[in-house]
Amino acid sequence: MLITTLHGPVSTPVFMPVGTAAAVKSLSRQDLEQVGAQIILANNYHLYLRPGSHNIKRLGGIHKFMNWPHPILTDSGGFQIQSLHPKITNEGAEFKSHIDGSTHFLTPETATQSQLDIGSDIIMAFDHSIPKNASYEYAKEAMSRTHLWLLRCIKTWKQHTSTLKLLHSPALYGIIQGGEFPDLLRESAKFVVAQDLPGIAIGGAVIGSNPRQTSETIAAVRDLLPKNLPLYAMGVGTRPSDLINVFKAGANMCDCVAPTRLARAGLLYNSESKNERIDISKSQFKLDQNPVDSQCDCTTCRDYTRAYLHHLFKSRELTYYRLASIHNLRFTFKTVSIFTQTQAV
RNA sequence: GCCGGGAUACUCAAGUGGUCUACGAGGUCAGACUGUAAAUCUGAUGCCUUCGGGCUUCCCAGGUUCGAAUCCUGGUCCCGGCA
Repeated sequence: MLITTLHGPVSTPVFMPVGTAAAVKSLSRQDLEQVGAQIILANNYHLYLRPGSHNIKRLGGIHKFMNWPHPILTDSGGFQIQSLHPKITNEGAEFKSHIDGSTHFLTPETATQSQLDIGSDIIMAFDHSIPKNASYEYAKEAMSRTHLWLLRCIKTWKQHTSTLKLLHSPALYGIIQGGEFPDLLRESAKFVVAQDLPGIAIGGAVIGSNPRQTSETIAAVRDLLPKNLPLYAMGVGTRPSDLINVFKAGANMCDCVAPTRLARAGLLYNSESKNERIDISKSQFKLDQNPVDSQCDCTTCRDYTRAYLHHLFKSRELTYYRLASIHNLRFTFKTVSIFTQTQAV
């Protein structure tokens, strides 16, 4: 599948590196292009607080701001606000900034407008993400609220797009929320599909937590979703194999902080290890002259040894974070492309 | 040789009569990581344990005391100053 965006096409299945604050931590644009990133994710909540969506707009939009001329998807911030003990009503979510403690109120309208200001290619609906072990009642309420909010997101989005040519408008994706309950998931899927949006996402804690539950959740709704629309599984990809599973289950897009975050914590993807990774902090690598992964074609594996990366990690040298992130992302993209090739055959 | 200061766990270092297996930091080991409040966070770090607890530590040897890392005596080593 090819997804067209204002900043070029995205071929699926696609993994999107997370660049929350308009930066994929430690990596430059060139690094990202080299490892094979087509599209990156940025976060509305973080950018709304700092530097402020209106300021990004004034500076010419996020692509110009961060010098990334390729597609960008922004998350609405619904997921982030969940961790800030928000007061959620049907009107919106009140929460305190993690930066200065100031009180903010985000609504479907303002969250959508903020993403439009940022200049994202794909904007996500403002949703009420259902946490782990949520009761049926909680899940149902959050689902209904997510639906209500979706209609308001669409209204704001359409007001914006009507003033422009449709071709120059960002896409809006609706989000399915149903927790672990198949009937809610299906109800939510039907509702979101009925809105006739350019893309559909599935979110909540049931997605991404463990591969089996993720696959089962997607399987519960896949038959209801149009085959010609992208399905984005939010937050999937802790391990490279998770990507394969989620794509096999029928998703076309996913994102996860794991490749970059785990890299910074010392965990580097490796095709021959259990858990699909090695912990470079272990002293067993102190004198190991092998590359991180013998099959990997990334610049880190081509040019540096495990011993050196072990040393950099232990010394907290800034170079480590970049080299490690390059490896994990390249490994991730390589995993996706190998999967894509086997599917084509 | 004299005067003064010091010796605490893997390292640095706090503690100057009981609440001390001994603050804190680093190191080491283990664990966590989902639409990034994350170059972060958690736990362990004298020995043994039936997880109740038991035993042994603060340079060494004595001593005072109900009780000592802490006070006293002697010793060993290190640092500064003067010879």
